[in-house]
Amino acid sequence: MEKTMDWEQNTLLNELTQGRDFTNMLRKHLHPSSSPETRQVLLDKILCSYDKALSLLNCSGYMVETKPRVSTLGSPESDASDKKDMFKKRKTSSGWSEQIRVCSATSLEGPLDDGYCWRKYGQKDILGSNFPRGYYRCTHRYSQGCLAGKQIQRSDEDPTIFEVKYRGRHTCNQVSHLVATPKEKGNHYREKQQVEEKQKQSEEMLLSFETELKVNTEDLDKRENIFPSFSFPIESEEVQNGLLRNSLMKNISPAFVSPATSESNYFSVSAFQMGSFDFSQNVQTSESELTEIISAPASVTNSPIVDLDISSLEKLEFDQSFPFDNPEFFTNFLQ
DNA sequence: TTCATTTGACCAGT
DNA sequence: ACTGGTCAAATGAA
Repeated sequence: MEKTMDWEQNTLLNELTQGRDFTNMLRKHLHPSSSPETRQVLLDKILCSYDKALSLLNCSGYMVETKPRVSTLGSPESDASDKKDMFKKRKTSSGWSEQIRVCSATSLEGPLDDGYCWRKYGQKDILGSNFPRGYYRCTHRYSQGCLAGKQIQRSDEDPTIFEVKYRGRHTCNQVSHLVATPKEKGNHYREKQQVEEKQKQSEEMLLSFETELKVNTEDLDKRENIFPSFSFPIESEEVQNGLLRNSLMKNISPAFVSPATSESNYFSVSAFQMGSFDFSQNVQTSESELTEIISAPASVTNSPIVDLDISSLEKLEFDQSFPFDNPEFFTNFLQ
């Protein structure tokens, strides 16, 4: 525990130091002869350092005001006490997100891959539950200071369903897991080709996903806790008019096209695989809290028609460089 | 040899 | 005292 605290403080210190260094560099580049791109990059890095530092503090249970605070005059004593309280022991069992229920198509295997690399650090029998709860943290916790974590527990009512809770945000570089997942170690060239191929398929699927998805923004806001960077920035007329959709339907199996029910609180998303993790989902909002249900009917995921493995989709989801805002992407795609 | 998982022990909160 | 969350040594897999 002490070790963890030291590590967190070191990481925090590193982030802040890095931020200061980048700020200094930015100051040097304020000269008009310096390129705006460089300034932008430095600015991004500074913001990234701030984000990570704040995330470290928040995820560690230290309440951090994100709004700038006007310093009060006088009372240095109170400042000192604030500092003292700042690193008090975190509360346990706080900060876990709402539960997600994941149905594994292979039933006996767990919901293995949600796109991130997780490392199991514990398992616990839970009172009143038939199945133990597994505790996972991001693989990049120590290498990149990513404090995201999750719990997985098999449901009592339906053992094929896994209840997953997430905590914290991923601040790690998500590209790294794209290249170096355990499955993909080894033949790099071939794997790279496969990844590229899958990525191409994923782009198609993602568009299908977008066209099928009818969700109000409130739901999206809530889901941000779990998949923080998950968004669909496209709002093109082509999509709305169904042109893009029709185009997509030529290439994509009808099995992916499930009707979205607009009148209920459910929305349905076409079934597809995310690696070994079946990620078709039905999402339902309850009165008190948002409960997310992610389920994958085996009949669909095991369909011989639907044999697309788009394990790299999650990579796209979090890839900010994905050319949503590039009209050429869609033009090329439609041809 | 390295890295991930397992599992009993430990700790903090209630 | 009980429980959930985490640690870390032991173990296993690649």
